[in-house]
Amino acid sequence: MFGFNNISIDKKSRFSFPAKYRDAFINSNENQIVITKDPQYPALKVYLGSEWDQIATKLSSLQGLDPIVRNLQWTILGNASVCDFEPSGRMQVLISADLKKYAQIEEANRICLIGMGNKFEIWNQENWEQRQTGGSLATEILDIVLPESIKDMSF
Amino acid sequence: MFGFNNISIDKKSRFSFPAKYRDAFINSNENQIVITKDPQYPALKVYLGSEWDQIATKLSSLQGLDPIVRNLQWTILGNASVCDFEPSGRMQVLISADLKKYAQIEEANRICLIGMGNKFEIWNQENWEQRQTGGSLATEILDIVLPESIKDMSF
DNA sequence: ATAAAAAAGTGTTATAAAGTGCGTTAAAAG
DNA sequence: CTTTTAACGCACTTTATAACACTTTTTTAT
Repeated sequence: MFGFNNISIDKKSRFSFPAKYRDAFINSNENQIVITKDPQYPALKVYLGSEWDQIATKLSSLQGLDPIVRNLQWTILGNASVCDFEPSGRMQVLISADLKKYAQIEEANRICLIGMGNKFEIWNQENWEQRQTGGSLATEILDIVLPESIKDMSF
Repeated sequence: MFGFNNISIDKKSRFSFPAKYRDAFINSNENQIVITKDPQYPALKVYLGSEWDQIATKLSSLQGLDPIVRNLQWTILGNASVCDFEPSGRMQVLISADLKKYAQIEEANRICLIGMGNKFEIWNQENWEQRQTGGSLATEILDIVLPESIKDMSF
């Protein structure tokens, strides 16, 4: 599931996945979607249920006394919103007020939904454009020094 | 599959592969084509489905907390458009508005399709000519310093 | 504590825009 | 001249989204 999509959010903060992804969702037999915070950028990550289970299991088993690990656990696990999801239906998902705020899409009625293979990212349009054209975002955290336990994980 | 082709895009932004490539497509048994951004030039890359699967698998498994890797993932994976493709039919493919914009072929009704063996490139005609005659393009990004994890990949 | 009101969440429908398929015409090749 | 290929135009289908209606939950007031 790849590619860029500029889509709308309705007044109740719902968006629908573009129809082109329907077959992939049906084939992967998913009925849950998890949205959470991106640990580096003001953006959201969207995982399929099975993918999420793996990440959550791995991440929650790590040594929480390491402050970087603890932070990642807080950010990723502590903000996850699990949504029931019908691949054969409307493929609609609600974004919570907190997550909207984090991704700075509070008043916007459009978002960028970026398909990255087995996951998606959700961006406020201006932030996405800035990022793509090389501008830097104030809230970035780029100088993380990763502990060994995380180096082989991909979020 | 090699060579230069100047071909048309119709009002709905579709182009057809020249008939000379039909046998090669049939032999390679492909039924999907993927178009995405070229990470260095204002041009598009066109991959066969199987070739794409390899690139995408490799690239999405890399550590996304590294900002250079993340950028490549965004550019290549996040802009990929997967198209169903019938080698025995019209071999028509749609180019999305975003990709057209990136390759600066928004209003153009002609493009250059360059066969590079197992992939193609799509260029705006003026950009292609400039490049061939040695001129440099404003949007080029040539000073990327690649992390080790990517050095052995070819896009 | 209860009822009313407001807000939040869920679902349906209608319509315009985007995408697809296919026949016809025009151009190029053999 | 015949055959193949490329380009164009039209009709049909699918998709996205805004508007509306209904249900559930939360808040507020009595």
